Amino acid sequence: MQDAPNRPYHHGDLRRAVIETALDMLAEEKGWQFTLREVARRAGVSHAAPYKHFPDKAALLAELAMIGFDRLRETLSATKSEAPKTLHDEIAPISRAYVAFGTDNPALYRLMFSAGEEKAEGVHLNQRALAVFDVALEILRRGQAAGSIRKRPIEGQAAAWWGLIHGMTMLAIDGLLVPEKVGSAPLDAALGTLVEGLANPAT
Amino acid sequence: MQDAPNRPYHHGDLRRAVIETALDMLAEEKGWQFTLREVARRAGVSHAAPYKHFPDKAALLAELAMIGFDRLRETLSATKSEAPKTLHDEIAPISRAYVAFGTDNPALYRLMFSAGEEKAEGVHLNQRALAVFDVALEILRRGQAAGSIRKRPIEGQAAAWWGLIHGMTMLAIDGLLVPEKVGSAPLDAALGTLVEGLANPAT
DNA sequence: ACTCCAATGTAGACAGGAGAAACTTTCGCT
DNA sequence: AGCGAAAGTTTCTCCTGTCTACATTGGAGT
Repeated sequence: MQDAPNRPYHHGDLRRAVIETALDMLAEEKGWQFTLREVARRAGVSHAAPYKHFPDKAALLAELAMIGFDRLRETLSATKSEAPKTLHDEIAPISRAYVAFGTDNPALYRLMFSAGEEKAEGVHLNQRALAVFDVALEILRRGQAAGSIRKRPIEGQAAAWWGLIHGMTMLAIDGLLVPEKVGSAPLDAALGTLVEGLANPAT
Repeated sequence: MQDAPNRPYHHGDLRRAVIETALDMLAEEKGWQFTLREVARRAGVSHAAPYKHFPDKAALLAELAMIGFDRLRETLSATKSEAPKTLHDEIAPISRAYVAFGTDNPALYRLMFSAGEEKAEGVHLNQRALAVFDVALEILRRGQAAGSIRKRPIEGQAAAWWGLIHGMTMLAIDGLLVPEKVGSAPLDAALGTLVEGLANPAT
């Protein structure tokens, strides 16, 4: 730890720094297989220092995943559909924002849905994930109240939205949406089909 | 390696045995984080023996993922919808079979969509994945030819199917389809919405 | 202002995994 | 029989996660 000879013994805000560094590394790589020691190295502290702030690596991963869910939720909440004349106008922007978040942060998005396997932390993690779902659920609920969405249970229809968007995001990250197989604009096509399925035929 | 004192020096079919053992371990655990050495131990060989058959761990993982895709494709191909009177009858069985495959083999299914990040093996892997997609694509194509599916590009509509089913499978594996949030039968609901979106309104 | 403690860092050790190298045993062929 | 290569084994190196013992220092209480 002799990089900056005049760096103080105590970092001051190592917890934050570790998280920042880890997020940076997630942004650089495709997989989330970074090592805790590398994070410590980049943060300029000893390899054991992070253990003063996280009980183990899984805890850091869980923390990162939670941050990811929070950011995604904020992103979706901040996405407002302007001039929502049709149901498609209502749903498409938030859906595109969701998929874009995933393709822009592939390693983080993957981690968000992989860190839950570990322990009881998965419960908290799932709460954050479901908070993301709530954003879409609320929009759809309003759409149904306005009469543009079918009168089926809105939870089930929202589940269809989440499944479709989550699935498309994952497939996109995995490079499986190749134009030869799936057409040139698979997300547009899928959104079109989804909207037809949600739309109230009575109107 | 003194378990069975009269075991021959050469295993005879270690490649197969390693794959079998790894698949067994995949079936036991939720994550796919098994160690190569543990596989070797279970197979009763030294920890270096598997390297005679796989260049590295990633190669074994890729092989397992390919097997997974092949099994899934076979499962779907073997799922025939009996008495397909409606479009729903046509699509629901294969969709349910897909999701069931995922929830029955969560670790394997996860691995299938995680092993591709590594190298150029991802290309072969994606081919196998797309072969799964082809099964559904063909069914939908026939449905469109029969007039029960909208006259939009079938690739895009098939993409919607894959996205939705893959997404629901992943969410189910992650335990995110909690009834309080998403209703008691989210897959049924999502399939209902999907079928409405695919169905040709002219008929 | 001074002291002392708990929080925060560091160094070092340990177990265990991936993978490479060098050696050994056997299989299959001639 | 004999030999080359395939398939296993042992051993070694490097690295990681995590634990323990020790060092430093900011800050609360006097």
